[in-house]
Amino acid sequence: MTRVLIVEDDVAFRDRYAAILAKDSAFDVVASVGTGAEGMAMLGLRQPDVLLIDLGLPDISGIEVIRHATQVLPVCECMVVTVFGDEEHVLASIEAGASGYLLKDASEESFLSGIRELINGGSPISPIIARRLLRRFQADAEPGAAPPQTPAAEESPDSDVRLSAREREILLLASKGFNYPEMGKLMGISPHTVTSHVKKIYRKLAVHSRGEAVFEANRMGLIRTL
Amino acid sequence: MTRVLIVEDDVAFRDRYAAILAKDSAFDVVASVGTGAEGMAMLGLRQPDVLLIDLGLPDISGIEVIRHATQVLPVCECMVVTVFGDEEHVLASIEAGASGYLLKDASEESFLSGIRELINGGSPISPIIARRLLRRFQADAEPGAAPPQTPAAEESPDSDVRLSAREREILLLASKGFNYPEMGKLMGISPHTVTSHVKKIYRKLAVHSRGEAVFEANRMGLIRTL
DNA sequence: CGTCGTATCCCACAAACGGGGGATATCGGA
DNA sequence: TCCGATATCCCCCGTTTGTGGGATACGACG
Repeated sequence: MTRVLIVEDDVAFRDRYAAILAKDSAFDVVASVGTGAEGMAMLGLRQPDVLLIDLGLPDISGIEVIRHATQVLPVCECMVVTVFGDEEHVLASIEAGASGYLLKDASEESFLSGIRELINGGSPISPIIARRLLRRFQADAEPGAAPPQTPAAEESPDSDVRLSAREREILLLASKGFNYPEMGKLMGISPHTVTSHVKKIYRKLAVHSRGEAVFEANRMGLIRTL
Repeated sequence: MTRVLIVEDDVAFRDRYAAILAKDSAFDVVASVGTGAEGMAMLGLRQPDVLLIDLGLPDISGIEVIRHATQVLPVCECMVVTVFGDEEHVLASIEAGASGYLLKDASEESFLSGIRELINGGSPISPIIARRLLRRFQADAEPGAAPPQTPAAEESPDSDVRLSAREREILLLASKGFNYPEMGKLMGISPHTVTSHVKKIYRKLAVHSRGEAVFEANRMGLIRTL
């Protein structure tokens, strides 16, 4: 019987996890709490085999809980279940000792199979998360000349994403709320052409919507906020 | 139509992959060869979107093929399908440019869904492989202290626009490309409620689309780029 | 006590978007 | 000179968005 501790501030999600786990008699939810402090207390008291941890807790970061767990209860496997898919959160969690990283929109099946993988020594990770990890890994390994820990901070378009002038132009217009016909008129081209450019932009940025495109472009420094 | 190149010396496996892919009309196996040399030749000739590559080839290592592929055909996603799950092979493959890494005992479904994930920008990785990667990450991260945490730069929204916590939350999800149903699920509320919030956000920011909203929110410092 | 702001839920529908094809033309570098 | 990248144009189709309504509940604040 695998003992599971749930640390998640959203009661609905907490209950959902518990309900899913209840369907499998192999799991036993030994505690289900909503704060990091309670979670750390339960780690010692209930000694779970698996820790389901949300990152956005009200009191302290889930990262801290993970770090604490790996120290006081090394046998416990930490599975992050969160809405944050960005590199920062992923890396911080893993460095803190997390062994699994699922997004909250995971299906019930992938959720259960994920936990089973975890206790079997695997690391279930959403493919989109995995891609970010791999990129980071490649970035660390590739540049032989690059120092291992350059705190150069900004100015690094994390990948070699290069947009053409036309593409940047369209991205900027999109960020200002223009639709296809409007952009076409402004640029003197067909709206169809605009869609073509947008499609290519999406592929280059690996996104699937305007909001995401603008966000990523901003993050990568491809467009200026002016 | 996704063009797939198979490089695998075992004829049985080669045929199995081809058979599986044939079941989905979205895939087109443009070539299926048994040596690294042939594989590299086919990369240029057939220009596949996906490279299914075995590591244990008779002539050269699959690693070399991957390295070659990422250089001469960067748009091609490399998926390693092998029996080798050890750290050395995994790391070498990823550093060479692989984006996916499945073990040969993967089921037909996970095989297909893996390739789909791959072309959609994800990185399907067997959980057991992922675990090895994570361990490596943790090993790399341990030596240094814990630098990357809480930048804690407090910005003031230059204008008087104030969003509620709920609204910021939604804006952040929108900036990551989630749609209404997804956001609703993640937040445990109805998609209708999400649209209500979005409408108010738009009014507050005086915008009329996601791209514009993300752009403005970014400019105003309402959401962090992380 | 009333009212405002926030959060929640629901309906309906035109417009826009996202993604899948495919086609032609130009231009610069290999 | 041929090929790749860019830019241009077009079609189709299902999904999503944006926006107009309207409704309930609850805490805050004057």
